[in-house]
Amino acid sequence: MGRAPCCEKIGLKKGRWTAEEDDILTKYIAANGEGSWRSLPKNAGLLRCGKSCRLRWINYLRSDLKRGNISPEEEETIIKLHASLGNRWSVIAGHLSGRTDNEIKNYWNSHLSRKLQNVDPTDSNDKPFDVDVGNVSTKRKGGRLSKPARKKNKQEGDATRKDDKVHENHEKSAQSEEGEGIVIDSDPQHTSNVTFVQQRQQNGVLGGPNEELECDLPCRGLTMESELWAKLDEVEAVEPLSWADEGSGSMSMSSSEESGAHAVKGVDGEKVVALNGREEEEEEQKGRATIRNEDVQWMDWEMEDMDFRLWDGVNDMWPWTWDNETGVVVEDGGYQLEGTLDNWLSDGLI
DNA sequence: AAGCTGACCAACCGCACAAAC
DNA sequence: GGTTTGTGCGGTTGGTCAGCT
Repeated sequence: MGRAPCCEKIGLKKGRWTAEEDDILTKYIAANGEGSWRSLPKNAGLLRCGKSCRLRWINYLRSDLKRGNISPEEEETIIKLHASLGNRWSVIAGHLSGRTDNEIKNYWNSHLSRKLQNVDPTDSNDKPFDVDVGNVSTKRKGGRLSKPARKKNKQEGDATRKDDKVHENHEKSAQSEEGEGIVIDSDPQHTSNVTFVQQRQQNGVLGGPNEELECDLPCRGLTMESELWAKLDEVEAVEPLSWADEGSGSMSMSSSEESGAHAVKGVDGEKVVALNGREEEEEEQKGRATIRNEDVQWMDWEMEDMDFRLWDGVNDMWPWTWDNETGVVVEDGGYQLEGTLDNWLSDGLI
């Protein structure tokens, strides 16, 4: 059975909201509160769909919204959260005060995804944020450059620019948007996850929901998840794997209880690797990585569990910081733990 | 100056899910 | 248990703006 339309669409207005409509909606909600979106347009006297009213209120009219450019700090947070959570914009927005999912989604699609795409991790000479990398054969015919590209043009000295006022405004705009908060690190030693993703793509095994890890480009501070992916990669080197259910796009992993084996499973239950305790010890003696149960348990592709573990009880927006030398530094209220991911997991603090 | 083009972003659309009936 | 309703989410669209030729 199909869902009924959210409202009777005939005769309803679409497109941009006028100031008058905004005023009506704002006053109505101030008097009657949020909710009952389906009946709201009729009661308020708006020729709009209820969903449209809800969207307008949530994204633009709420008093607690923060307008203006995304700060460098916010941008860095978005990148980190997206690396862990994927396109779960509402969850990401929940950790950015005053920002909406729509705003973050738009910002990601128009700014960040392109920025990250244009960083070639294998080329340390590549300039981050350089637009049109890889399109050298296609001569640009027109159109507005992205803000980073305009900044770059400015830095290279555009003697032909005629309008100094516009030029100055663009410089200000670019500076305010980019600031110094986000550091794109072109150092190859910090690009293991990128390499890993590329390898997985080449091997045709990128089928899990963390294809979004592609965006986990060499920003300083790899996520825990990418670290775990790297561990998986090492295990694959020990025993080549193929994910159990590539086609579904919903491959998951779980630990096996049988015989104390440590296993990775696909959604259809097919075991793709299993190491019992002895094998694990042997592999570790050979200096090879293995996956332990606690590691596997922690890998929750649905991310719900991860959300709780990361955020529950932690008021700070991002509960840890990374140190490239020592590993992860965790700060969570009463304790501080320094050490590697292994320490963190085995100490059971997550 | 005009047309073309890409960037940006507000808004729409369809789907999923939970609650109510 | 099946259906309806309300709400939220993420993907996509299309209008507007501004730089380029």
